[in-house]
Amino acid sequence: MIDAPEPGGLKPLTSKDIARLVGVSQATVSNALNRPHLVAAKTRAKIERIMMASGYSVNSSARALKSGIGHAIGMVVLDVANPFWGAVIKGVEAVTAPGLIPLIIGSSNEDAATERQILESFASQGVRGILIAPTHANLPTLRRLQDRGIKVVLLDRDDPQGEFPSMSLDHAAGAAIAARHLLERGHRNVAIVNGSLQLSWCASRSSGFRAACASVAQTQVREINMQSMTVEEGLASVAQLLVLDCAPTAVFCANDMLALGVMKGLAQRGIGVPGDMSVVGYDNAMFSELLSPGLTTVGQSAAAIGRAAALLMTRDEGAPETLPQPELIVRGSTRTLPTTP
Amino acid sequence: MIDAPEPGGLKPLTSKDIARLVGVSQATVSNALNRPHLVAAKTRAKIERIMMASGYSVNSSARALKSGIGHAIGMVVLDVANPFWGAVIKGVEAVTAPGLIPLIIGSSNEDAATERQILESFASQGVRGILIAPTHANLPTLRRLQDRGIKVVLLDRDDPQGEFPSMSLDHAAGAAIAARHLLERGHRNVAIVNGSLQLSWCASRSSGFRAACASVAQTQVREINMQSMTVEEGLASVAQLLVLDCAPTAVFCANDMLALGVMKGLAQRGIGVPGDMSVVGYDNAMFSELLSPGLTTVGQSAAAIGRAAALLMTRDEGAPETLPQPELIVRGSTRTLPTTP
DNA sequence: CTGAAAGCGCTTACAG
DNA sequence: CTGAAAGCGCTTACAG
Repeated sequence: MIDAPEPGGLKPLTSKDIARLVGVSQATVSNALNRPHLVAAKTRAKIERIMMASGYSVNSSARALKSGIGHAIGMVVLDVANPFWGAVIKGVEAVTAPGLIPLIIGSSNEDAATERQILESFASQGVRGILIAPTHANLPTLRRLQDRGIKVVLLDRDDPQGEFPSMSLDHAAGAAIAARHLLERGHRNVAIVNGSLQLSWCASRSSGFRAACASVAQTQVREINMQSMTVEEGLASVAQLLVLDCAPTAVFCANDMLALGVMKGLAQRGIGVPGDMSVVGYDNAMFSELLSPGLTTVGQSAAAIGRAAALLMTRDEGAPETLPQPELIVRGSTRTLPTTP
Repeated sequence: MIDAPEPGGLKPLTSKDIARLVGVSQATVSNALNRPHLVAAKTRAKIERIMMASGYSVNSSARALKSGIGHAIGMVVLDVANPFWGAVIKGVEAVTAPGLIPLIIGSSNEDAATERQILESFASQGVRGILIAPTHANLPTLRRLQDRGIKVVLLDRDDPQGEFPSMSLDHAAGAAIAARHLLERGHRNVAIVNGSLQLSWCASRSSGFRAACASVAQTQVREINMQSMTVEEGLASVAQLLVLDCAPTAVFCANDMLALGVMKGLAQRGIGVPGDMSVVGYDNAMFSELLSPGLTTVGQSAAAIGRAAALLMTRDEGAPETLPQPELIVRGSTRTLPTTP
């Protein structure tokens, strides 16, 4: 016997060990794993049995090194604590079959530098593809990774030159619906609570909202940009909201997490929703229906976004997926302003 | 020249290329990266400059293969769409510094077979460690991986023989507090809506709740076990809840997602909370405060759990972390039953 | 259908 | 402080 047991941990079995155990060559073991049709059924059965019994698992570092490319895909989400992103991940997993194609998740917390670190880490781990909701700042990095043969798919159509496979998420249209809803209800002084305009999602939601407001005379829009789109930041934004020179009667939050934070902050100060302030969110997160009051929000299907992205990743040629359009879900958090004579 | 540019993608630079560009050996490049004190400052500076300029990134497959072990850690969560788990992940990231130690997330959806697939995938990717809230079914698999030198830390103390580093999460105590709250308010017929008892978290919450109820005469407890602890399953559980022979006046849900689903289901049927049914959750998720009515729930700090787990993973010798005890947060979803004469 | 051999990119003693 | 050489575990032509 050659192998003596290591102190504090057996050395994992290699394909060489399996080969020796079965009495075939290492190449045959590898073939049984990767091109089973090349191996006699009987030999294959024997190899599989021994593999099972010994608990062998292929060393995918070696596999990736040899074959040039790993099989994992990396996904950068803006915020793991936001259930919207959780639902997007589930949509991706629905097509990648969990455990078959490993999905590596990185949470950027909407920070461009963190995002870049995650991308570099993905690259050095040899991922086959990257799924990302892009920050403008890292487009060059993504270009470089794509040149290296990593498939990059954008969870948005924010790609001026059409360099990347991407999908149209019509944030501008969604935000415009929200704006029109508020305008119809008589609001003329409105605020936007948003994340960073570096993010394509935030920028589109802002511009869509503003464009819709611009068509109605006498409408004032102010925007507050927070570092990230979390409940905490939403809560913190209320202090700024209340000292805005336009004295807003309504606030459009770029996602439901911000909206939740805003509602908490308003409640803490005894400001009634929708009596004193109307609130609109975006995403239709799973909790929005049961908030008090129910949150009026723009719904888009997170799972559909995830599925579409995974499909773009998996399929070689893919027409951009058609996704359900965002739609307004009216609940109790918005009210019609009494007309002042 | 040996290298011709590949069709459709430059070949990534290797440390050999960097060495040639700088005019040193490959070993020196490697040393500059991994043991910089061994390299002259001037040489190192030159190497670093060229690396930057050329966008080199180390091939971590090769690194992992050579050095025997990867540096990523894998984490299995029960449900990515549950913001509680998102918060746990954030707690882990707070100590692993995102991008430095890659964190691979797998979502088991509380299915033991999926969990095993994820674990195998982690193993073959050569993770250095695994963070997991254990299913009884996969304890043997975890044992095998630990024998292979992978550090396994359990997000619970469900480890009869103390084989794994773990942390005490006192689910039984938390559930008992919820039970006592209900008992004090006069409830004697109560239901538990839970996940699978294969999960240590669910099993402890069930037994803690039952034990507390057992101390009060005439108390009937019924339990409904759903496939997973999601809003959808909570919603679905209501049908079963309403035909229970004990006609419960209160329901304890093993997490806030289930509770949210139960509240949705009750609302759909016009059953008032807490008028017709009291509801208690577990986790104090970020949305629970603003539900209508506010959800009475057992709070535990997700971020603290994540941090403690990451610390156990990172530190060589680690006494089990002391975590904040779960505590009851009373809100509007529970009421005192009028005493029937 | 099976095996011997080369090589993926890196790190690590070891010699200088 | 620097370099030549071996080898991690795997896959892949190629020969038989």
